Amino acid sequence: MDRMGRAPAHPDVERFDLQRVLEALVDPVRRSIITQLARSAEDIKCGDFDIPVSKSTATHHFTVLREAGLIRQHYVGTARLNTLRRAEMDEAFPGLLDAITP
Amino acid sequence: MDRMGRAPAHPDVERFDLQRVLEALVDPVRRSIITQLARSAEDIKCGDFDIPVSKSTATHHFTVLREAGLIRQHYVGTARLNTLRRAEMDEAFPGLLDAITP
DNA sequence: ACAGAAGTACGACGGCCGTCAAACTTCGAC
DNA sequence: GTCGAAGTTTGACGGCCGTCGTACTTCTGT
Repeated sequence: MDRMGRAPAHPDVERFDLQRVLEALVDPVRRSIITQLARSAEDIKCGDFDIPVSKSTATHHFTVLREAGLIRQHYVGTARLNTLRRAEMDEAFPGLLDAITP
Repeated sequence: MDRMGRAPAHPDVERFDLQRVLEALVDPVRRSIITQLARSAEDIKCGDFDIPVSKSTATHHFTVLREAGLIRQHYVGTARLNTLRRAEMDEAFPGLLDAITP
């Protein structure tokens, strides 16, 4: 019955919080996810990222990134696709993504 | 004899490390220190910052900021003056300081 | 020389966060 | 409708980090 779990909440741009964003970006695994998204033209499935952690830990990292507003997630079948919210991040914190993306 | 404690090591620009810088900037107290420095035209004494922590904790925060390369410290009498290393930070990570300074 | 101001050093403590394994859910394919 | 693939949830564990008080050092002023 609880189908909400499949369409998780994404914060609105006006509610982006610098503290939350930095807490998300300070973790190397999460920053690696952001970098891989920034380099890619298309969305990336959770399982297709190159990160050295277990599935459950990966889920945790995606949750942190989503709740900070850095990524958008939507389901396609059983796969969860991830998109970088670049435009909105650039609007909220201009220059930040560029500064931390190698 | 050990006078080195009074002229602590500052990292060179080429050795700035993004991970270290973000770990320094993620703490609200440290970011507040950076903001106060960014707003001020002159250097600021350790004891003159408006931060809600004890002296020993403050020392810890200044150490973290200095070792990340964000500030430069030098003694004048018993006071320790702090300078924002803005130019060098801008060179190493363009846009970062502006993005996190409200 | 002494007192006090300005920081530092050193433990100690508490909480948070990244990590994992195991059990579970949801969807697609056959 | 069963099975496997893809993620999620939950609980537990370990380590790190921010915090503080206390004791110490260094310099200034008197």
